Amino acid sequence: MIKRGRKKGANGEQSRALLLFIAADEFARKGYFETKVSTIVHRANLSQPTFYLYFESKEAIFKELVKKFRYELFNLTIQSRLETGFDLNAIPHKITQGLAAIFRFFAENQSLTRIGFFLSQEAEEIKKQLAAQIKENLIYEQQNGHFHPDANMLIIAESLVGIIERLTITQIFEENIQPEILANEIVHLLLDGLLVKT
Amino acid sequence: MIKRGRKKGANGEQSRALLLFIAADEFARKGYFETKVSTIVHRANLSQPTFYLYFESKEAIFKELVKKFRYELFNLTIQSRLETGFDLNAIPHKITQGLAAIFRFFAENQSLTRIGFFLSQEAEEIKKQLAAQIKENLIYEQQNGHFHPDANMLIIAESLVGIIERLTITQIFEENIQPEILANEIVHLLLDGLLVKT
Amino acid sequence: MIKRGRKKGANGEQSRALLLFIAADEFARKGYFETKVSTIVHRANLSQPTFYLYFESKEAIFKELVKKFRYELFNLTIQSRLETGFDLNAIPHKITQGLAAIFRFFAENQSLTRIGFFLSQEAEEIKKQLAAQIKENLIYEQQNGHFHPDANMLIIAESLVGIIERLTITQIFEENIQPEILANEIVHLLLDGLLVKT
Amino acid sequence: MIKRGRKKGANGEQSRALLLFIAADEFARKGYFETKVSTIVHRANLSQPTFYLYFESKEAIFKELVKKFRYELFNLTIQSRLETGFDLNAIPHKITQGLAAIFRFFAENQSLTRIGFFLSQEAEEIKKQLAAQIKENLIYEQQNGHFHPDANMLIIAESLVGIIERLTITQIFEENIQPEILANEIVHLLLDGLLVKT
DNA sequence: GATGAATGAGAATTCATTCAT
DNA sequence: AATGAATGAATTCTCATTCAT
Repeated sequence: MIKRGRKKGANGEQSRALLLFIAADEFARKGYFETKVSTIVHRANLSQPTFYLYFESKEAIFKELVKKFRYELFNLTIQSRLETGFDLNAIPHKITQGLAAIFRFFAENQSLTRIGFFLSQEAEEIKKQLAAQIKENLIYEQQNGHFHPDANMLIIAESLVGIIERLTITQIFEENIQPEILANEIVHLLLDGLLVKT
Repeated sequence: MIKRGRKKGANGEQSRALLLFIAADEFARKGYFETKVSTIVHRANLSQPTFYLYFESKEAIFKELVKKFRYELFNLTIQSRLETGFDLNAIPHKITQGLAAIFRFFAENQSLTRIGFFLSQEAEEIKKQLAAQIKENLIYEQQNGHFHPDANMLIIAESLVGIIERLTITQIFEENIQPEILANEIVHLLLDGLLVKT
Repeated sequence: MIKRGRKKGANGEQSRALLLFIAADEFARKGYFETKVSTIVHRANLSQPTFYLYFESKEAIFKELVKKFRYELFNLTIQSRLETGFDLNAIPHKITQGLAAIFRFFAENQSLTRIGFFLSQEAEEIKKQLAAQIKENLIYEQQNGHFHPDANMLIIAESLVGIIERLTITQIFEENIQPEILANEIVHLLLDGLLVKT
Repeated sequence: MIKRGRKKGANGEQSRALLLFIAADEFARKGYFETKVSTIVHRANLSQPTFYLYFESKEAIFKELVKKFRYELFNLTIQSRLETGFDLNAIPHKITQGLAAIFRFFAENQSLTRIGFFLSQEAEEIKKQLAAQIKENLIYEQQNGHFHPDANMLIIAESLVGIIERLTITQIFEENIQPEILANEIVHLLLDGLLVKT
């Protein structure tokens, strides 16, 4: 029988992680304001003070989740860059790979993605950063003569972010399609366009 | 002497419209939960009970704004369809016009757009509807042989919605670029793609 | 029968004053921390939100009371100064009057005095101010040759404040003795001393 | 390897004394309610349960400190009485010595004095006791014809306590003046008065 | 048409205190 | 002798909403 003051086998790190996990789920599902600390701790079978043992405040735990998302997304894109190959014909493939990686990451981290990429105030900033990075890459290829010289790369980069955003929600989260296939489709669209060439 | 209980020259419709206008601004700026009824009425120089004279609840006024957005957006797209010409060469132009119209509408109704297209719970549904409609149009053209026969029109329609979404925020709301030019850029990208054709 | 939303004959100023009055009583009796907003509103037959309708916070209402005390005490001492007569023989009498006025004020404003003069953080500052003022007066008389030239007026002024403080609690608040008589006794002691002159 | 559950070189009495010391400092500095058990143990590099190993509760440790103050102050005054000489001319000197002893004690035990003489609920009682004792002494001298026969010794005793109280805070704690000199000044004032004798 | 005055219901947060080890 | 982990019980404060006039 479990008595007060101590959960049998209780372990701090574990409780913290559990709270973090449940909080992510709650935030993702209901948004910041409709997520109640009371619900989180209830689901974790803990009491409210315990929550404050591990997190400064409701805002703090939310921010921690956003930070985590940012950090992991950042790692992902860094890594993507390092994998750069040298085969020029591989450009589309490379882009596809990068996109697919993002989709995979989003798919595997739905709650976190919802929080960091859609709910948080920093979402806008994060997207802006992502767009800036994509733009750099696009301009690089453009200067190498692979892309139309008069395409507005800012617009295109932002468009790609919009595409990612929307398809993440409608396809990835819904598991309607596999990340790689989706990435491929998009790259094809953006590179070749819709028109039938004559 | 001013009679109690009646603002000089006060007029019901006017008060209602004022509240609606301020509410739209507040919601757009701060989101649903951080918008306070007290702030709205304060800005309108009215009292809280007056608010409830015209609206059932905070949620009701929000929903009314969403509804308004939906209605006007619907009208716009209906009209867009009606303007359909028959000149086949005009397809790109027609699409551009439709897009530009949406951007113009969003630009002219920022608060409403933020509420209906980004903040509301129905936003998802609205976007889905928009995507569905776009998809119809695309498939029509595809069947007429103007677009690649194996392009996944669902994905492309959703992508276009994502593009609209993102560019509305980064370009239209910021007034960085004119609706028509932006629409043109996008259509060009989607139809022709990025690659330099040899 | 009284229903929700409106107290019969309710009047804002009245409610505010009532809360202020009860709060003063509670603070005086139990100190800042053991005074609960819930108790105050309960005694006032009002609800907690009503409290926040009139006061920013528990701290705010406390500060308001301290301010009130300070303000009224300040007025009192100002007035005391203006009543200065010119009859030199009247010095002891004048001092006695001033003291008596303070005692009377404290007697008539027990709660406020307890709050401002004893409980508040500003109490120390208020006493310091009072001492400084007394010191000025004493030095003036000293320079006119009425008091011992080598008496340390800072010490004496502080002593007088200490005397006031203590006798307020043990005599004035307990209503053991009349302000005027008490003042007289003190002045006599301080001017003539205890020793029997031979 | 350090055994769990035991600080190297830890010693019960030592930990207890440390907690007591830090608690005294905290209470003196911040008052009862703003002193947190968590802060005390943190400063002592101990855990909360350890606190409860040595003290029943927060209130208990506070009371213990008050008791300690009372006890030591009591010892002091007892001793003062025992040192009574027989030289009648020495009365002022004797009083001065007693006062100086109190001031010295307060100076050397600031935290304890703040707690017992100013913060605690018993402070009032302690002062009352001190006043009663002083009153006895004064009456004794009065009956021996050394003091004015119609001086109200209750008032004078309370006044002296007030003087002690105030000067302890403004002079002794601030180390503005030496206990002996301060005591001398006060005795001089009370015995001889301020007026220039003609 | 309008409001002064008021509140029910809840939310986050704090802190002294306690077990099991 | 000591503590990691946890909590009961408050407490302040907020906000949408409602009467009576």
